[in-house]
Amino acid sequence: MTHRDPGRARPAPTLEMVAALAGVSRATVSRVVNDSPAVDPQRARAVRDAIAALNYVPNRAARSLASRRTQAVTLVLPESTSKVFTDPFFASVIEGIAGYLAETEYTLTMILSSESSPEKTRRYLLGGNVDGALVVSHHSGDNSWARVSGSLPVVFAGRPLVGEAGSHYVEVENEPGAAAATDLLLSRGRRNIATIAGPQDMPAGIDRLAGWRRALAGAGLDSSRVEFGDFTPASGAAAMRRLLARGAPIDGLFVASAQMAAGAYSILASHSLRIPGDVAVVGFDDDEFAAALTPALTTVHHPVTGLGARMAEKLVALIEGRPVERVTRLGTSLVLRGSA
Amino acid sequence: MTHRDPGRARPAPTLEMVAALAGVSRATVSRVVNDSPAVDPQRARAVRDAIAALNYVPNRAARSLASRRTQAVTLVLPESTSKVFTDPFFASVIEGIAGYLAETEYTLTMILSSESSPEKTRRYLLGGNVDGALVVSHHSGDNSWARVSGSLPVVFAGRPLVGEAGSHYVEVENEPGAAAATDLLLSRGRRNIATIAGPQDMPAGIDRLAGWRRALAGAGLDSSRVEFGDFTPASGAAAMRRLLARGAPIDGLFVASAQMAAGAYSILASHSLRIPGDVAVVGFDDDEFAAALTPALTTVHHPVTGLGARMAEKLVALIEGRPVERVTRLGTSLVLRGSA
DNA sequence: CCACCCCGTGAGAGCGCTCTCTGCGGCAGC
DNA sequence: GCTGCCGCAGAGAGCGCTCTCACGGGGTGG
Repeated sequence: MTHRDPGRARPAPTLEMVAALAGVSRATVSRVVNDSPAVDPQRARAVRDAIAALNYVPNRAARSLASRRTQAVTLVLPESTSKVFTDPFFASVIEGIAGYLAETEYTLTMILSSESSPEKTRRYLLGGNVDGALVVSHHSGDNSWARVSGSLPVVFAGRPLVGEAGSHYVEVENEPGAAAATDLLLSRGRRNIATIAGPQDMPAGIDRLAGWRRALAGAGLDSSRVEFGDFTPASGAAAMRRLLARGAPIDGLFVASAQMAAGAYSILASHSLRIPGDVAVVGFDDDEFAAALTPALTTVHHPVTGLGARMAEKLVALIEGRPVERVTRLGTSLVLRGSA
Repeated sequence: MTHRDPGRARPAPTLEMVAALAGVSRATVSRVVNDSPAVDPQRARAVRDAIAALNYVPNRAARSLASRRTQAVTLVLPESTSKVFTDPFFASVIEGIAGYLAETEYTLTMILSSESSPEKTRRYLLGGNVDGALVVSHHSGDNSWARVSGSLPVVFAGRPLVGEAGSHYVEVENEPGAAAATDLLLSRGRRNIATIAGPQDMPAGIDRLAGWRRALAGAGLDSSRVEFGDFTPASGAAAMRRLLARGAPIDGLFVASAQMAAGAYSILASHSLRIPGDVAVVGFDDDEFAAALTPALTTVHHPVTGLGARMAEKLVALIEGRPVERVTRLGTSLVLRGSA
């Protein structure tokens, strides 16, 4: 505001300056700022006035240095970056996380465990940069987490498949959701029900397939019509193609993701199969893809944003030493639209 | 590793400890860590060995406190959170940013300017929490940036519409891209070319419409077939419906986003109009939507991830006082697929 | 052969905050 | 009336790092 690089931030007011203005000691101002134990109400007011007058904002670095806490949590995103980001699922989870944290004093940082080597990620996490981590790494495989989660609060999105016994996580009830979807198909009178399942190295893939199987078993029906995809539209199309190539009749289809359903749609269309007339389709994920399809996809809705929010909530509780349930499960619901 | 909360990070090694082990002073270790001015090579080696032996990682907070820099930049995301996240555009931009920053010493934090009040955002930015900000706020309207960008390096995604004279930004060449798309339609012999344009309060909406207009004007054709959407599939469908309701013939269509094209597709289908037979369609954005449509969308590809990366690059340069061009423009290319 | 540099190094003063510990009143208890 | 507390405030010691400054020693020039 005066000298300094023109336009560069003026020297920020410090605790010291607030203390001087309010006529108290630094310690007292600190107490007020952290609204800790009783401070004389009158002095507290004076301090608050001074803070307002100076437009004081505590310096995060100094606070963190002194308190040995960072007030920051990080979101660790998986190896396969590009896929991650274009998946609406991740986007919504992030939204939920950011939304929850915005209400707290915590700051959200993001790291991609791909770009940085695994080791770099580990160093970042253990290097005192953050108070906790949120992991949205879908795939199992990497067990680098075992070493980290012992030393730092970590919350996973989805049930971790490997090791990680005792780890905290939030998951969607994939299996019941998939079963409900399949039951819907059954209630529509479909009996030749196929599924396009997700990758079998992640819970969402495994559990949704299991739900489909259970529903079919319950009805005493054949559950051999399975093809797998990786949740992308292209893989959904390929799986659909394989399903049709089998030659067995199909009048109902449960697809483990809306994106794969989009792929399946185009193949069904090219085979002149009508939805839902010839094949009734139910998907999973209630995202843009689901709504944009024609006919709009009847699908299993799950609270993705909520998942992110609950993860963040759990992590903060963990960091602050509050009691937390180790596992949180989020229910699903069926959204009826045109495809089944 | 010893006492302390079981499993909690052992007391991290400090500069001091490294110095002791290497038999040099703190200052020297600091020099090595920051690979600054000549340090005796032999000592440097000793220091590096000590660092490795102790698995030392500099404490970010302490460094930031002492150097008055935070080594962190923040990504400010717009008000309308949910829309932001499900838009593949944002996802890719973020990916680009995170990818670039992963190669640097900078950390990425995210704040949602919605959840937090504008004032809270401002305080965060000016409160010495970050060295710079990246703004991906699409819409114009909010001029809160004028106050911030004077005091903190800020880089915008896309040309800011309001005030902000002299602000730094990275943008895609929307206008030429749109013109090229329209030219393609012309080269296919189409003459009754309509467009579904984006919101006219953001550059992407404005410029893409302008490009379409210019191409049509160049060919001496009518450019009255315009309807607007907000880049979402639903709005694309609505716009398409309005376009058809006009009754004027349409044999070519330029859609300002792939998502809107998805919406338009479904309406064209329900009117039994074939793509590209009856109506040739060219979109903008080469995302999942574009590829998943049937027929796959011929579209204008633009380097979205690159946009993010360049923004981050520019911001870091700005922060470090290196010379930067104020504006970076990224070219587009046409991706020929089935729809035109 | 001496003055002068310059390079590499260490000492030490902070950066802004937290937190323990001490101190000082005033009130209850004996 | 004296001791013992308790409640609230201030002093002061760091947290781990950066950075300025001064210093020592070897090389160069006069």
